[in-house]
This record gives sequence, C-alpha cells and structure tokens, in this order.
Amino acid sequence: MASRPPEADELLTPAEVAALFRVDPKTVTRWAKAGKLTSIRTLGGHRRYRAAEVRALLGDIPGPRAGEAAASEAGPALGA
Amino acid sequence: MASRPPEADELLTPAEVAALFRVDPKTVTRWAKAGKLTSIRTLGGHRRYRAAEVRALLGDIPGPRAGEAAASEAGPALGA
DNA sequence: ATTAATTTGGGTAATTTGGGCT
DNA sequence: AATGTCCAAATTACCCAAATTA
Repeated sequence: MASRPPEADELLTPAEVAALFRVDPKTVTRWAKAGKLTSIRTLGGHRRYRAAEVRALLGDIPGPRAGEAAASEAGPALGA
Repeated sequence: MASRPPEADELLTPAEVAALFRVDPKTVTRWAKAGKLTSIRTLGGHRRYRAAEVRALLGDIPGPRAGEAAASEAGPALGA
C-alpha cells in the first residue's frame, strides 16, 4: 500500500477499516454490502471507505485527552 | 503557492487522481489503458485526466450533508 | 441450559492492486 | 513525476461452519 499522507486521509482501504474495528476485512465488506457503511468503488471494483464516517462510528477519539466513557452500549446502529 | 489553481483544474495529473481514489498512480494508468478512464495525452506521452469525470466516479459529495440517499452499493463499476 | 436468530470467520478461485525495477 | 513489465499481496465473490446474542 501507499503511505498515509495527511492530505489523502479522505478514504480508507478495507484492511485499514478492519484493523480499526478489530474484525476481518471480509466483515467490513459485508457491512458495505448491507448498506451500513458508505463505500466508494475503485474502477477495479475494490472498495474504499470514508475515513470521517469510520472515525465517527468508532467514537471519534480526538487525541491524548478526552478519553471519557462514550456510551459503550448506547448505539446499536451496526448490530442490528 | 498556487500549486493547483482551482479554476483551471480541468485536467488532473495521475498522482492527483490516485490520491483521490486512494490508489497508486500506477493503478490509474492501468484504468486508462483499460479504457475505464478517459485520458488525454500530453505531447510528452504522459496522461491527464478529466476532473469532472473523476469527481463523478468518486460520488461527488462536496459539502457536509449533500448526497444523503447516495446508494453506495448501486454502482457496479467493475469491468471484469 | 435450551432453541433460534444473526453475525463473524474460514476456505477457495478469480481479479485487482501495489512494490520493485527499467 | 510517469511509463511499462513481472511478481507478490490484497480484495472480491461465492460457499459453509463457528461464535455471539436474545
């Protein structure tokens, strides 16, 4: 893969999203198929995911501070 | 430092298209060779790509909430 | 602890993509 | 920075079994 220049932080690869969620890349693909996650397709058919959306779903932990309890079981948006 | 004049962005370089799709420039060249992406050749043989076409393929979502009902899995851009 | 449901992961085959080199 | 070719890794899609949840 290519490096991660801060400017290109717009899209994420399946492997990157999978690593962030601690799941298999195949599971991320399944979320995209189910419409739970927005996916952009490359011209070859591979998927790319919006970094902003993934961060939001992960709880969007900004930085060193502010690591408070962010409702662990309050948003079953994906577990339906 | 006007590296990329916004108004004159009719054409994009391979590196710019690659960054937008989160792929390698080599992959963009492959798309052009496969006829999946319109490419204009410079007199030196290098390729340039139409910004409008690239934006359309990416989904063209400019603002915060623009394409709300943008079906992610409705575009089989695959050419296999 | 039981069933029943969904979700997730593993396997294989085919294509696409990325890295190194020219 | 971009091109072209070779080869390995990643991703895709399909199947079915295991894990998780209610």
